[in-house]
Amino acid sequence: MPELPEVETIKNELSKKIIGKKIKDIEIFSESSINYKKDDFRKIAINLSINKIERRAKILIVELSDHYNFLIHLKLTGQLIYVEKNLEISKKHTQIIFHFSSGDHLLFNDLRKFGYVKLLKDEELKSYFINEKIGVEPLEGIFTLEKFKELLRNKRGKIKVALMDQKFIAGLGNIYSAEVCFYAYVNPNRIVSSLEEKEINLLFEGIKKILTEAIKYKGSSVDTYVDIYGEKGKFVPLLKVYGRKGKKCYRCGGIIKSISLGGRGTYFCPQCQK
DNA sequence: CAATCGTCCTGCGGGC
DNA sequence: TGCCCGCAGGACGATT
Repeated sequence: MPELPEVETIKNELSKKIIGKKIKDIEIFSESSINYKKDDFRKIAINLSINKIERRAKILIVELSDHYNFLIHLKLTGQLIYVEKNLEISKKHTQIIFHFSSGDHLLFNDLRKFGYVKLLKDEELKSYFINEKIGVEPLEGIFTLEKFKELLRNKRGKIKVALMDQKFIAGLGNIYSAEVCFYAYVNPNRIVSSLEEKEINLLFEGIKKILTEAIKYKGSSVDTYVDIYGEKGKFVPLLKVYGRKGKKCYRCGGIIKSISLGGRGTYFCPQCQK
């Protein structure tokens, strides 16, 4: 499941490959993955070219010519796969194929079909982000310790649920929010208002460090995540709690436990996360 | 008002 | 071995 580090990786790699290229044709196999009727989507997007690629939360924004944009969410099993010209296209759960004039291709694969590629005009994109009220970008300068404290003061409920809330902080999902709690020695069940100053400091530090490190390793390949070359991310071996149910805690030797929290599988060490 | 549930979808693992 | 059942999960809307 692509979270901030995975989407950031895709953004970086894709920027090197498709900026300046023109969309020559689009094949659409799943109409539920787009926000128009198949033919209308094609009619609008064909002949547009790629100007720039940005990321906001876990969303990829591909800025096109003519004041259009693709807004892409990979959700759980979405993949963007870049195929160099003259190479064979191997389709696996492929919902959309973008063919560029250069002869290269971009595949949008999605096993569970929760993801989407929406075609939005500039003003629709703008109002989309106003309406969705997406939270602060954790790796940007605006996200300071003071800002984090202020956000926490106004937040109720459990810390891990809060970290996963996209309207609170953008981009943390199930994997990294569990890792951040572990980093800070904080039990994911803890109520936000009960957190002590030093725990808040560690949570803040953990968010910055873990996300930065995960980007360096091109993300975590849990589920079906791969980068645009089909390569797996290399961060999974560096995960401290996620997916380690029943195994020994690297830090204290306790047994990692898995519980359901906010409807999500949540991993933590009951011995050192208090 | 926080917490939980249903929805979308499909592969996979457990049970028998 | 093979079939069936149910679970997982991001985000959103509805309900408790």
